[in-house]
Amino acid sequence: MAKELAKKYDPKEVEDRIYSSWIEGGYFHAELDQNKKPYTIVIPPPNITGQLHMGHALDNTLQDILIRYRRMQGYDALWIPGTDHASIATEAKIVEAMALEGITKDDLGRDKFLERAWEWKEQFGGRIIEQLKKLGASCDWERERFTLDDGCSKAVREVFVRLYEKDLIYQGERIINWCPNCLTSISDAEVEHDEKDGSFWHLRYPITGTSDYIELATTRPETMLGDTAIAVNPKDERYSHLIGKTVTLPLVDKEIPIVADSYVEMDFGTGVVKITPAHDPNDFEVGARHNLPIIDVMTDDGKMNENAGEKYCGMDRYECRKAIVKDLQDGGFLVKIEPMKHNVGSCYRCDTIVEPRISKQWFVKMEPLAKPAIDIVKDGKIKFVPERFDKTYFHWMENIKDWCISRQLWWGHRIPAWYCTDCNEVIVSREEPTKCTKCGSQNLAQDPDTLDTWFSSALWPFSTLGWPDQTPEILHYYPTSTLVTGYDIIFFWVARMIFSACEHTQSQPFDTVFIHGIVRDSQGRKMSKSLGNGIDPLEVIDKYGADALRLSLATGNSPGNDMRYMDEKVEASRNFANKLWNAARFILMNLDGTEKAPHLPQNLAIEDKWILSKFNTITKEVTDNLDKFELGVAVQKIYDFTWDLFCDWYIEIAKLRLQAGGQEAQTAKDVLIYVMSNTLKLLHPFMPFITEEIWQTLPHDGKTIMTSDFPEFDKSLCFSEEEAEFERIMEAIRAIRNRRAEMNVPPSKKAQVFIDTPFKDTFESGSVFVKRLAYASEVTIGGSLNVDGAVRIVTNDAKIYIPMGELIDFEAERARLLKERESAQKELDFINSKLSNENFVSKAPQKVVDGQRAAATKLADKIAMLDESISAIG
RNA sequence: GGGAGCAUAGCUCAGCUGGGAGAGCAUCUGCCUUACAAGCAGAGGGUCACAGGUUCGAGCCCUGUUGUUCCCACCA
Repeated sequence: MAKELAKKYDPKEVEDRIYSSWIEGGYFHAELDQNKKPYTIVIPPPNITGQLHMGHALDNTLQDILIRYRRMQGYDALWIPGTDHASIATEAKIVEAMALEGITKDDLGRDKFLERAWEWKEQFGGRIIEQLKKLGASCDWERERFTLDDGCSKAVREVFVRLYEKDLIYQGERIINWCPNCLTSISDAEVEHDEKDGSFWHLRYPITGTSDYIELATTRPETMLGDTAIAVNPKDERYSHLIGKTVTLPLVDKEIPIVADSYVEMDFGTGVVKITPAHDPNDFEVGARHNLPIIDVMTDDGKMNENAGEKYCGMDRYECRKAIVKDLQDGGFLVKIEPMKHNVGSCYRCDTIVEPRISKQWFVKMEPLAKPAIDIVKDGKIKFVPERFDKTYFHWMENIKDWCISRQLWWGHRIPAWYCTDCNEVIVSREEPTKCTKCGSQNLAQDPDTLDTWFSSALWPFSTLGWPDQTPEILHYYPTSTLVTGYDIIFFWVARMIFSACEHTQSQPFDTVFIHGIVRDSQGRKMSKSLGNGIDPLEVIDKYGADALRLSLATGNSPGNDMRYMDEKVEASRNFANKLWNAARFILMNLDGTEKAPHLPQNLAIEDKWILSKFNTITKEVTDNLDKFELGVAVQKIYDFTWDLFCDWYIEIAKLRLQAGGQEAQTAKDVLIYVMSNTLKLLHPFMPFITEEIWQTLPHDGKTIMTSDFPEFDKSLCFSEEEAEFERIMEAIRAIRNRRAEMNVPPSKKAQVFIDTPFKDTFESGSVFVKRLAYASEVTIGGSLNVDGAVRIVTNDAKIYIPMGELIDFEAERARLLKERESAQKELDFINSKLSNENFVSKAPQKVVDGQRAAATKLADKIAMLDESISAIG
């Protein structure tokens, strides 16, 4: 006996053991090989604060499928793993932990804080990596990177300095998005806009020196404390007489001018806008045009500051809003409150409403960088899959604004800029300067800020390969091949990698961006912490196995589209794994342990040729699908082949020869082993664990399925004749089963079967199959049989008689045959109408026309046979 | 205000460059046929959102409509 397998597949028993064996074998490691074509993927680095969620599971399953596929195809396949330092998220986590101990960042100081952060990273930062391993990810762990490691930090400094030297990085006072909870600036991309119910407060400001008022409306009354003007449209005749006059700012009791600016829309609101240059990007610009003072009325944590006046100073911004509204009302300045929906921006990390705020920050000048990044996609050097996402990309790139990159955080890449405290010179340098380049002073202070996390992620495809050094890795593996990510981070990451690569490596960072959607819950809702509807992939793996989860994530969805997670789907995948397992058990049961590695025997029977030919066809199709990133379609084909063709037909039929023994059994075993192990190979990228486990127990060459050759289309395995012949038999079997099922005849009740057919040879050789699979006690083949008093079945190629004695209701039989005849006739008429259409015959492809002609002939034959049967039945 | 996706069986979704609709689950019927009941053999169920158009031929291409989801955008 050969090795035995347990009756049910138990992933828990298998997965960790297999994964360890892969690690021990070093199979994930890419040994740079100049003779092989490289295929490279860089992982979207998960945050060190992260826990594996379904999004990761999907993203990494797809990457693992691609990398395993290419590895088996003989590419020098490298999948670089790593993690992201996630400045805001990590810092928040540390601060939170410190708060429990009653200490703040400032208590600790920068160095001590960073020490603590690194400790945290060492302790917990690797957690998600371990979770990826549970999924089966075949990353080259020897090359694991971290966005804050020495190499990546070097790349970051290099890029910063280069951009600064090219004037593409500058420092400036601008309105930025400020998160009062994270206590840092964030970029435009990090602000999420939501339409919320708000109010439109109509206020009236007294016109100085008169008893008149001017009415305006605002959604944020508390900012009035920082108003330094009101503006009207220069063409607005209602107000033209007021331009140049002043109003008295209520509550503050300060005179501010009425200015004219075309930014103001005449038909919106009252056509009058209060101008708060410190708290609104538009107002800031209006302020700049009119030389208005800028008064920031808030603190870092979203409270009112001393500029807001004694009464409001220290109040939370929303508390202040209420107070202001009340005070305005009391003072007679509130005209009305109108309900209004408007867009509110909130921090994508903590959901706090961001405060637009004037601040001195570092920016990347985007326009010059965007141009080449647009061209490289337009030129087709980078392709989005699916293609439509290039529109998203172009739209963003073409309307891009400068990127605020400085963050008021400590955990991250510190900005390599130093200020001379004597002469205020700014020194940007790769190395820490010892003295001022202008005045020679040694009193230098480094900029306290760090860089946006995405600044380092933007360099990931090349910083992980050793850039800026010209390492062998970067020469061989770069540009990388496929980038796999969700559409939700095209702006954050993909776009920035593209322009960074164009600028710094004069190349695209990757050839293809393979975009997937979001995994939603079973009701189609986004999985989120607040809803508590998240599904933990590790729990799913624990219950159903990693292969089942992977198969579920890869099946039945198409690139770029969202999908729903459903237990039922994973169950179906688990069932498939079990099916595979049992097919293997069956084969092993029939082996004695002396069998050689998979090979094709000499005397192939018709059923062998049929299954080999089918296998060959799907090999080609699957390869094509994978090359086009149609992973779901590919795996569906393997699934169908395995279950429907191999298990339900071929194995059943192979039993005949296996039971007969001798040379025939040997041939059957050889083909079983051959098809099974090659099917496992096709399936391996999708279901790595079970395929490895089974492959190892079957006769095999080599140490692991992981590095075996991916099956290739083989012309010598096209047996179209045999395929067609075998399908005639299958049709007959199906027809008989069908009839029996309709008559509720149990399989145990065997019946004699007579087959009347012009394809005598085929059916003679196939009669054993009919006997076994169609529950026949005996099968008689003839060229012109006529059996009275039998159930009559007509296929395209045969008339079949089954004497069923008293079970037969001849009236019903007749009715059924007539019905069949009618539908066949209808079908034939339809085909004939096409064939008699001059345009169809002349314009449709020959192949299609021929196909229709063949179908017509078959139908005509079938109708003739039906007619005979009907008249015979009386 | 722009842009995109989706609308196919009761449910969840496939359907590649146009050649007469598929899967899983669910439902119904019959089977413990010694690999597998997480299984086997069958069955039912769809005007492919609607209206036009292109074509010999449209679920697929074009136009419009409706519903729905999402992204982008500084109308206070």
